[in-house]
Amino acid sequence: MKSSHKLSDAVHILTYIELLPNDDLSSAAIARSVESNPSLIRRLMSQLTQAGLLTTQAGKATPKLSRPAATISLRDVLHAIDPAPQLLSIDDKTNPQCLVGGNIQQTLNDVYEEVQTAAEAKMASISLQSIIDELLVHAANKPTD
Amino acid sequence: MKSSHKLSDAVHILTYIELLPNDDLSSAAIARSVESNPSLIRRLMSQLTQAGLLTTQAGKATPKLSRPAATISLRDVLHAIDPAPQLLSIDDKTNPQCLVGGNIQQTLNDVYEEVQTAAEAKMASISLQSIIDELLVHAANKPTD
DNA sequence: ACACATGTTACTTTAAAAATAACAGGATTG
DNA sequence: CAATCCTGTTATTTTTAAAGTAACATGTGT
Repeated sequence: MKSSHKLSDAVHILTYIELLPNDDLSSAAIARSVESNPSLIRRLMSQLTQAGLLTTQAGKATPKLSRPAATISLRDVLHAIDPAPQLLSIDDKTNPQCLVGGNIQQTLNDVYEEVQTAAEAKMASISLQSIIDELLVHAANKPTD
Repeated sequence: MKSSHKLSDAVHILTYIELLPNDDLSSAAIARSVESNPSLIRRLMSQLTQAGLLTTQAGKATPKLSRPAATISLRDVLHAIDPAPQLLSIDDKTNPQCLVGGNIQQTLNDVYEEVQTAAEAKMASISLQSIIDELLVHAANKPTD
């Protein structure tokens, strides 16, 4: 499969809006930064808006974070773009007649849930603000700016 | 993308070999349990063998775990089939001219590594034996067996 | 009215995984 | 030693979910 980077793009969008509030915040401008297309950006922004992370206005390029960046976690962003994220995926086509094939799915489901919970706990501890702070450190440390 | 379930299949294979040692352990038989094809099974088994988790013999259908199932972790299996697993994926095509686009990749790389480490720590704590034990509980609790 | 924006739906392209095929060799049996 | 079944590996085709693109109804401000 082609691995999804929707989460990365969503974080990118939120960071852009928070860090460059005086720039052009149209979907076209953000798309130029993401090197993607405006339609994709609008779809992601729509999901972020529906999740209550972003405030937008139809017709006006004036998106704003709905809450302080310090109170938005990476997990919040993930759940905004995917209500039931699965980092690990189960093979749902196994032989039900077999002891292993017939029980491995439920078993792995339990196991993967543990891993998912651990990963999401870490994600819940990482705020958009900390990501922005780190990005600025990276930018400051660049040789040629 | 199509999300990979190689990890699930690899666990399935190891579980099958450990739990049904007196059954036919040919790639064709295992493929019937996974509902996949023998070639795929052989490729996965080859990776597991190279990682030192499985002992196989060309020409003979007699695979065996190289170590006790209690000493094989889910993380070991993951690394056997993918030396550099990435649960979250970065968008590697962003505008380098932009403050955000030019620094988001390194930033997310750091952030995702934290999440990856948390997930892998949990995976390291889950043994193949515990997965097998849980599978047997599931099998025992099935209404119609 | 016009220019430009969002929000949403539908369609096309793409790339990674899975499926399949093929075959060189090892093992076992009669 | 021929026949048969197996493994291990490579190459090719098919599938499918994400990304890319297009289109358009509708909101906004001059």
